[in-house]
Amino acid sequence: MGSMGSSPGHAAGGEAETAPFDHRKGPRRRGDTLHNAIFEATLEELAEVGYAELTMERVAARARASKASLYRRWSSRAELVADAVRHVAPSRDELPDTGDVRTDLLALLRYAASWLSGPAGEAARGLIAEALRDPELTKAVRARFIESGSDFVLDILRRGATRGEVRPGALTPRVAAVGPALLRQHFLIHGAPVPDEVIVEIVDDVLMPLVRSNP
Amino acid sequence: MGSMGSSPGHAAGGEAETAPFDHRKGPRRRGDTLHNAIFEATLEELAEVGYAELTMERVAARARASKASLYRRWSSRAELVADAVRHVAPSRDELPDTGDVRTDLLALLRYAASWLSGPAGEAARGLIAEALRDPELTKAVRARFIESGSDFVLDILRRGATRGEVRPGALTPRVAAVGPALLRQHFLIHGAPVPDEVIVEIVDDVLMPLVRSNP
DNA sequence: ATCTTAGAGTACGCCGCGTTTCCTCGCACC
DNA sequence: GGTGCGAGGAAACGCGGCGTACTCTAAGAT
Repeated sequence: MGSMGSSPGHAAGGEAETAPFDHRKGPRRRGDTLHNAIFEATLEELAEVGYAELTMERVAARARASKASLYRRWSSRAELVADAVRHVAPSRDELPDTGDVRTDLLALLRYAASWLSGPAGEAARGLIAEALRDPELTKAVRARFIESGSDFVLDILRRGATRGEVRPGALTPRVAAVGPALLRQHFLIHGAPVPDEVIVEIVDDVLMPLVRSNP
Repeated sequence: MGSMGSSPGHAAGGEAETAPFDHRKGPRRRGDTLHNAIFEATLEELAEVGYAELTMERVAARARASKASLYRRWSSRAELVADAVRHVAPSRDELPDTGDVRTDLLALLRYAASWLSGPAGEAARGLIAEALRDPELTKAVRARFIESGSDFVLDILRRGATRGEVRPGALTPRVAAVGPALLRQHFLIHGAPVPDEVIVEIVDDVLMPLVRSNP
């Protein structure tokens, strides 16, 4: 089977002091274990050097995996990052229903802002620039970064409408998208963290006047 | 002095169909002429292959300039693009004062949308991802892509306020930024062109309810 | 125990980067 | 009208990341 090739000189006996640990000999990870290790490395790279400097080589090296293992799972940097970010996706369970639209909106936007301040934010900035070239990636980015936000706003507004706080005409996807869009816009242009005053302004100067039912 | 090197074969008499034309011998452009030729090539590349695929090598080749000439003027792709886009900056003179806030807003957003559909839009998508790494670039991007829009909205709102159409509380930079932000957001996520229904929705479902004085 | 799969490590060719070298043109100055 | 010099054009360089291929081997399945 195949030519023997030159033997790679299996490091006879010598201790590999600089060698970062050879997983050919050591415990070799597979399946989900490896998957998660790569995700972790990806998120660390995102946080440390940002999306622009993140390379497949760096991620592979940090995860002590081979590039081939990465390409077996993801065909591009963008897909890897989009997938890795799912692991830090915000869970909507953490957001309470306080019975007050303004309080709910503030809590939601503050939560989203803190999420953007992590690796997910770095990912978002880079992915937005690349997503439109690939329909699959477009879908993934929209689902992970865009839609969840306005869905949740719509829930808040609906609850507010049943209490009479919110005018019925404001229960549209377009209106629900305003808050998250303004927050994202600020993050994209000014970076993280988003100052709390900005969030309060978005809620008090834009969202509340927009959705409040007339006195 | 120096080795003669192999003569590049100065295409004796024959037409240089594939030969890119040797500007060492031909008319050699300088200063502004060359500057503009590079800008033109940059904008064409933006329109054809987009920001992600735009490389210094491609621009240099298309402009029939040397990479050295490019790097003598701009230290990075981002700076070149940001500078080139200034040449297609929208002029606010084209926007009339119709005496009606809704009409003015529609005209402004439609104009901005058409601008985003050109090379400037491609540039915006890429630059936003890179701008924050460089303070100079950040300033340039904000000035060229962000601030001009809301400045103009504020003018429209001010005129509307003097007519009583617009409630005074809406005359804030934050409110003025909403329209352009929503438009940009849609463009970044869904690409060009922005359907006219989206613009109408932004104006009728968000901006007008937000700024209209109470009846 | 054997077979199969999947991962680690390495090397390869390609391309864009950003720089440098060498030559040549165009311009200003005399 | 010659001449010097600064700017431009082409080409080559080393570097690094890409994406792939190949070898060897550990881990799991049968």
